[in-house]
Amino acid sequence: MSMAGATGPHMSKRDEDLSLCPIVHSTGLVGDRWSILIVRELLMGQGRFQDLQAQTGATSQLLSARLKRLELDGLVERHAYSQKPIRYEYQLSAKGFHLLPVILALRTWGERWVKPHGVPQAVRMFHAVCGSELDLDGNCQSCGLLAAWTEMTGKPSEAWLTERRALAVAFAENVKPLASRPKDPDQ
Amino acid sequence: MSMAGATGPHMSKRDEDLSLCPIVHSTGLVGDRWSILIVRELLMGQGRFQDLQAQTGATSQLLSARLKRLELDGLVERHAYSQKPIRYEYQLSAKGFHLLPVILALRTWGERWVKPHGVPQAVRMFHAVCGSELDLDGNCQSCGLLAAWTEMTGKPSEAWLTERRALAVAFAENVKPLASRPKDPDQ
DNA sequence: ATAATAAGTATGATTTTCATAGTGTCTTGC
DNA sequence: GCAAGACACTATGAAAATCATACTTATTAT
Repeated sequence: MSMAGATGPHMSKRDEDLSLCPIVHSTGLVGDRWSILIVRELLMGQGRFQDLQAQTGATSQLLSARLKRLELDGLVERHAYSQKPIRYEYQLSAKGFHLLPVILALRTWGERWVKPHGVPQAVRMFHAVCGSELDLDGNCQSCGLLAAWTEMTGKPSEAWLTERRALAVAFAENVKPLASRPKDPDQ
Repeated sequence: MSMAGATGPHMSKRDEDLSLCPIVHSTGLVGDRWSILIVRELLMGQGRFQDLQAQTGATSQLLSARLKRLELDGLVERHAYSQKPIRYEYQLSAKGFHLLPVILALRTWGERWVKPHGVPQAVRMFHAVCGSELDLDGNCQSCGLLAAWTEMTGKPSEAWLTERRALAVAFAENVKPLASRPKDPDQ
């Protein structure tokens, strides 16, 4: 009567710190969808709570919890942009900003292997030093070289900007108080 | 009496497919810790269920579920390596293999920004075309160029191999039937 | 005054993940 | 040939994370 299948004890936070594997460490901090989407959004320059909520689709407590954790882990910094009603804005620290290569790699893979054919690219990347466009792998057409992530600039496509605007609008609509929404007899 | 804070309806699987953002698509497939660790392990050449369990620390049903999903999503292929007791081995498809840049980016970030100082690197990377070692950013010392991921080879450090061997041993111990374990008076 | 904006918190239901245990099939040692 | 073990899972109930929905607090705009 064997009992195979017993799982080894799961890796605790302490064990994780001792691991030599950098992937274990990385995914310990950004090993979930929401953190990655938040980082993407912060890289896009959107730092307000509402913008993050609208563009990532996270619920408010999830976003709140993730931002707290990201701040604790040193990926994100919070600073007040208004005093009177105290309002905070989030931005990436150097540590957080250095996740850009991860985001770029996910972008390349997503564009090439996941997105349905015919869906236009969300952003076009350019070689900062020469201005010409980079292919999905980061190769510069004119330089003939692989560009480093530090030498890239991205330009969101019109299509993506439109989608993002639509998300912002949809979010604002849903947040509107009931009183000001058009009456729906079915509800 | 405002009701601000209502969350927009969450993005459904169908909405996700329509998104223009490649990060949304990527993280839809590999937006969790376990999938990433499994991909790392498959890239290391470990394709057996037990090895994956030992090296990732996932429980058996979690691993089973993830492998099913990864196979469904086309990242992983399963093939029998034994017929008599039918036993399967998992390996990356081209789609899955192309996640290597993501793993490499997570490695670089983890080594640089997350792992405590003094912990040795898990793998050293070399430029396949010239043989010299690459720095964490992928720059080749002798070529003076940024290496493409297709031109890299990795060599696990002795320290990491030791850690991995220890994980395999620890897993095997735990899986042993109770009867054959040395008796522990405390249990 | 009333309503709206911004950034959250509170709560109960649902879903996921976990720990632990158990299966089915074949091989190996005695 | 028969018990014990290896391997790749499946089953189940408990614990944790996430969800939808509602509410709060503080300030400004009308």
